[in-house]
Amino acid sequence: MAGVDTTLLKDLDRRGLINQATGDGELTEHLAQSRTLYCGFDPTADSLHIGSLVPLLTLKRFQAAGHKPIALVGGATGLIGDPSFKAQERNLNTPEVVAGWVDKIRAQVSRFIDFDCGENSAMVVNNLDWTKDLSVLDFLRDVGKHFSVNNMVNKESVKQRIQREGEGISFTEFSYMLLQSMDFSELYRGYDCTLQIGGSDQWGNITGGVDLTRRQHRGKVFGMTMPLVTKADGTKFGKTESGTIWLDPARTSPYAFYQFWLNTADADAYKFLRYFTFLSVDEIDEIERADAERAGKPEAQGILAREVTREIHGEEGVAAAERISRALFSGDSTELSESDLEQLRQDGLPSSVLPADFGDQSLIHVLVEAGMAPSGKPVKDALGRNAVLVNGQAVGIDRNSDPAGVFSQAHAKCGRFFIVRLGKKKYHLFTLAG
RNA sequence: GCAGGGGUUCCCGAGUGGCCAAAGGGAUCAGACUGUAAAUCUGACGCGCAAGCUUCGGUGGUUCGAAUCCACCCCCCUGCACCA
Repeated sequence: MAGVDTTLLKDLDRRGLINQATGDGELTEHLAQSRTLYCGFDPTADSLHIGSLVPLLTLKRFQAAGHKPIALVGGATGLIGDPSFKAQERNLNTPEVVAGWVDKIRAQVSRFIDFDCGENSAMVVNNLDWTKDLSVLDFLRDVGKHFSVNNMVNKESVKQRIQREGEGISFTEFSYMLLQSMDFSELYRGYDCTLQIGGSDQWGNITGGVDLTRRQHRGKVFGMTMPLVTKADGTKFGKTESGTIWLDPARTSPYAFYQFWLNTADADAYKFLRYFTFLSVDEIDEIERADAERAGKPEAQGILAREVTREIHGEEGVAAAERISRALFSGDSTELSESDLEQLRQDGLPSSVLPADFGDQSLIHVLVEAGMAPSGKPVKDALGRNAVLVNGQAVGIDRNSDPAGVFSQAHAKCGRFFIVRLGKKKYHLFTLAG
């Protein structure tokens, strides 16, 4: 890796990825040579979700530009819980649980950055390593002494917890900032790490670390935040009716992941291309221009879905997702061959095996059991509106008490498959037992 | 500790004895329209195919009948006091 790409910050800026940075513009100069930077990821579940994608990809952008990235997994901070902009105190997870999550997150994070590229190879660290044996008294004397409570109370990130009615903040969560600040200081000391990046909600924690590093080591370090991802319609990014979009394929299949991005609103598509893909800003501008000229269905979402899915699930994931999408949405799902159907199942289309005997189960019950809806109400509504299709045939509410008839072998595709569509986009593949 | 204000269905927020499964808004789901968009319109939105069943911080009580009244308890907020 020869040299450093000095246009990095400019590119990040063009992508809209810079929210705030410390140092009055000195950061550009600082990054003129290869530096070490870090970003933290707290284990709050056994997988990251797409909320962590911007920081993760930004870390990767820095590495591509010649800097050395450290991914910090918060084995310690995950035990405490970050209060930043959280409306309420959270429950603590047990050390065993968090330790298990740390392993998962470490593996996940590791796939994004390159550990074998010479000088600027990546590293993964765990902040539990330098906190687990630290004594309370040492902590209070060496770290706590550098923080002003007056200052901390005024942080925007905890203000609502301190001022707002109905919710308070425990000392535990209030101390979170000290732990994270200590991370930065430690990484500066141990690895000459001079930049921390994170989401905009991390600004307070990051500046805390910048200050602590200066006070403990007289070190000059920098912080930079990326914007919170927002959607043009104001709803929360990263959620769908079926919940959070996870990076773990076991939680969110590549197909569902791909569909999530494909359903991006026009108003967000180009912004997301800049945030989440490695296409150059010029290329993205060109896509936007072409879409505007053409009128009709834009190409942006398709490109976005393909690029991001490839980033997370690889070429195979994209291929699987596109196979399913094509089969279900463009064309004739009635023409699928037996091996096509088998492929859909392997590609991750939600599927289940029908019971040999339905007993007195209703059709609604069967679909709910399969996870197509959280309760019977929406299914009933859909049945009443001809919005349930079994192998392309609309099924009405009158068939509700006759699942055996609906799913009879005579009507099955290739003798055993049923593609059930509920609404416009929810598909499920049923197979007959045996 | 004292005084005052609160805890309602995913969220916000009405509701102060029956007309309440509980207004309104948001989110969400389905239909029409479309581009597997957006906007708009329509319907649904505690659970149940249904009959019906279970809810309004908790527990008891008053009443033919309670989210609404009473008692006690739990939790949150505000002020004062105590402590310092």
